[in-house]
Amino acid sequence: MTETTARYRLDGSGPLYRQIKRAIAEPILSGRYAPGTRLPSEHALTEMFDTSRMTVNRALQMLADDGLIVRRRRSGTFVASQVTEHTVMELRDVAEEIEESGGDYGYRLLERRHQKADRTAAARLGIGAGARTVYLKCCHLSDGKPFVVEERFISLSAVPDAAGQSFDATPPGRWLMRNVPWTRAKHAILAVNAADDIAALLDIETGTACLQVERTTWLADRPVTFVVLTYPGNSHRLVGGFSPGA
Amino acid sequence: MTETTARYRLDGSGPLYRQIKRAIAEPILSGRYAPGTRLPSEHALTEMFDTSRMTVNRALQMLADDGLIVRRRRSGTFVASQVTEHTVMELRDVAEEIEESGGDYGYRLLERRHQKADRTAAARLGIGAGARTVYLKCCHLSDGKPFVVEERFISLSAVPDAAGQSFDATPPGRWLMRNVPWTRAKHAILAVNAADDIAALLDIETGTACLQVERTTWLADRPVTFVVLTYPGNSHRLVGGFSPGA
DNA sequence: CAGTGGTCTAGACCACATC
DNA sequence: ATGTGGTCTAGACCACTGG
Repeated sequence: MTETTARYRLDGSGPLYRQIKRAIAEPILSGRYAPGTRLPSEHALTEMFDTSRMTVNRALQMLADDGLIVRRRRSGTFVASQVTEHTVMELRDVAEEIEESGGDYGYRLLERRHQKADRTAAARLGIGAGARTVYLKCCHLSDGKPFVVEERFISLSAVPDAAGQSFDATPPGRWLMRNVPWTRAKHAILAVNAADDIAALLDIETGTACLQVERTTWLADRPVTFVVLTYPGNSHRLVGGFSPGA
Repeated sequence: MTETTARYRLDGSGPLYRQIKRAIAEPILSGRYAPGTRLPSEHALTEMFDTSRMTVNRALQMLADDGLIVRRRRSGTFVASQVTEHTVMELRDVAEEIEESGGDYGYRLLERRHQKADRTAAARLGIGAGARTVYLKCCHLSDGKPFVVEERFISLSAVPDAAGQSFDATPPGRWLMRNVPWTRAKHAILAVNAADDIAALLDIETGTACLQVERTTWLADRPVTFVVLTYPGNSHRLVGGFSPGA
């Protein structure tokens, strides 16, 4: 693998660690360094920028978080092979999302029953297909009109208290947030044509493109809940951003 | 606003700054601290955890990045009001995405012309509706079958070299990556029903739900490019994760 | 003015992976 | 064995802003 023969330049604006981050990111983002190219060591960068190692380290840590570089002990720091572009999407709580957009929040519980996890839920939760869960189906309303349909499984082995909750006034997402800690979440976003039942609930035509957000939540390594939110596609848009150069 | 009367507990596993991060995150994630609750100052936490300020600071910076807390000088550190759940999605380069999934990558340029930005592109790029751009429409193939349709505007004021590129063999995304640096990107994800032309190109039925990923890229504050990728919805899924408790 | 977070320093010891 | 990044320390000065 090649090595950089870098001559980094600072732009003198903002904190030093950000200047260093930008200086190192620029040739990577413009494609001048092939993936796998080795960057100078922290020690070398410390001398090049005439600063302390902690400051260099902070810049490199941020670049590693952003996926632009990979760091390996003893071996060094390298330009990441996949320039996977990350983006950070904000997934707000549904109620807050509605209220922030000026709507009046409403909630309707449609179904609630104890049920063994179906195949999809079991796969997402990483539990056996027969594991005991509470299944919930509900609709969130904005100004009285359907906004999003929620279908959820809550693992009873992780959250036994869910068995005693009716959820007829409190949305399950909110109840979980206030009662159950979690440490890790995974999301998937996909597009589906609205099936008859979803279309009826959302008051749209069957077949309308809908955005589905799936989320699975864990506490340590115990799966807590799996939820699918279905939004009418024409009315919803997830946004995010990414600024490795900042 | 209330103050915490916290008694944080470390779990003794992993780096200290991660232990501190988890210790502070846990009561926030489980909803025990109302939004706006003030956390102890860095100095106080330094004493509580019997460590140095840099270590506490690192944990707090990470929590702020994750959106769990808000930090204000002179005022203090507070539990964030919206527990907006972030998620980090990886948006790979299309060619790498296809090759990684084992497919054989192909590319077909469908249209290329100089064109003033239309209303959507102008709005996304933040430039006047008449600004000069190159408009491109192309299709990326996996094993010879259509995988995703790309429509793109490249700002000629930011990337004059694009005028001289034919793009008939090199996908514009790859060319841009290798030739034009960027510092900031914004993304939007939505669901649409396939229009006739898109359906024909993707070899799906008109009306099939498709996932659209919009991306706008800037270099400093100059808009570089705006692209819309349209994936057949049933075959594509964006995934991401979030682990504030790690 | 004084307390807060923002940044930075010049060291240190350690774990780890390659040599 | 040695060089790399991973972490940590015990200070420091500064910028900002609420009281």
